Amino acid sequence: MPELPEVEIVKRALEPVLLERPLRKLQFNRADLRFALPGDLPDKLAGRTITSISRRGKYILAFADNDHGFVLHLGMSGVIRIEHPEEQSDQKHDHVVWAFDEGPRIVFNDARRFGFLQAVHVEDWQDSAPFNAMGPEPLGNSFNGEYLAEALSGKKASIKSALLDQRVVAGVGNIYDCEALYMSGIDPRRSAGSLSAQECEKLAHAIKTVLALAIEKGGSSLKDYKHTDGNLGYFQHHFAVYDREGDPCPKSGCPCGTDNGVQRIVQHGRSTFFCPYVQN
DNA sequence: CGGCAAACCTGCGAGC
DNA sequence: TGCTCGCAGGTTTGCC
Repeated sequence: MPELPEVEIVKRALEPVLLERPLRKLQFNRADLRFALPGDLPDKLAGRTITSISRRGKYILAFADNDHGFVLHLGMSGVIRIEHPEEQSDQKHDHVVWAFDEGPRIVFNDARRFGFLQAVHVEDWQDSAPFNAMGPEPLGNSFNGEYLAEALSGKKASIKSALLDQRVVAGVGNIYDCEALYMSGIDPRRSAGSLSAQECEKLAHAIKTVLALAIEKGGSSLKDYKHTDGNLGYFQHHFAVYDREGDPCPKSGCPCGTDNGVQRIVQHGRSTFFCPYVQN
C-alpha cells in the first residue's frame, strides 16, 4: 500500500495512538526485516514518550523525549494495525509491536519484508542516507515546474523512471507516477530531459494534484480500514490508468475507447500504464 | 557518473 | 484440486 499518500495516512493514524503515551515496550518478533533491526533501540525507547511524528517521502519518523527515535519504511507489503485491547490478534508476519500499559497497541506486519525499521537520532538523521540526498516534498512549495525542469535537465532516462528516483522528488511511486503522467498528458517513454518548461510545470502540478486527491480519499476511508482489519484499497477506484490495461481511459470520447484502451508496457522492470492518445 | 538488471521475500490469481 | 508461472505499491547493489 505504500506511496506518499498511504504513508501520510498511516502517519496521521499513528498520531493519536503513538504520541504522548509512555511506551511500555518496543517488541521485535524477529532479528531482521530488509535490514537488521536495531537491537539496542527497545532499551532506548522503553518507558519513553514519543513526542513527534513526521513523514519524509515514504518514510515515517518518530522521536521520543530523549531525542532517540525510529524511521519506518513500509516497503511493498508493510501494513500498520492499530488494535484495541479487546481486538488484539497475532498474525503471520507481525514483526514489530509497540505496546503500552493501556489502550491500543500498534503492530507492523510485512509479508515480503521489504520494509524496515531503523534507529535515528534527532540531531543527525537528515545527514544520513537516504535523507541527505532525497528530493523535495512534492506537496511543498519548493517543488514546482522550475525545480523539476532543473532536476530533469540532461537526464536520458525515461520520465517514468526519473519520477521514481527519490532524489528527484520524494514519495512518488509506480501508481502515482503513472497517474500524474496521464493527468499531464505526457508520454511515459519520453526522455526526462526532453520535457519543455511548460510540460514540467504541468507535470509538477499534476503530481501535487493526484497526491493530494489520494490523501483526501484515503483519509475518508481510514475509518473503514480500522474496522475491517486490514482491508485496504481506498483509492484504487479512482485510478485513471493504473492497473486498467485494456479499459477505455476516462477522457470522454477518447479514441482509445474504440481501440485497445489503456496500454501496459514494462519500463525498467516496472509496469507502466498509459493512454497513447492522451499521452503523446 | 548514469542507466539498468537483478536481488531481496512472500502471497495471490491466472492458466493449465 | 493442485501445480507452475507471472506479477505485485520499493530500494539497494553491482555491473557496464
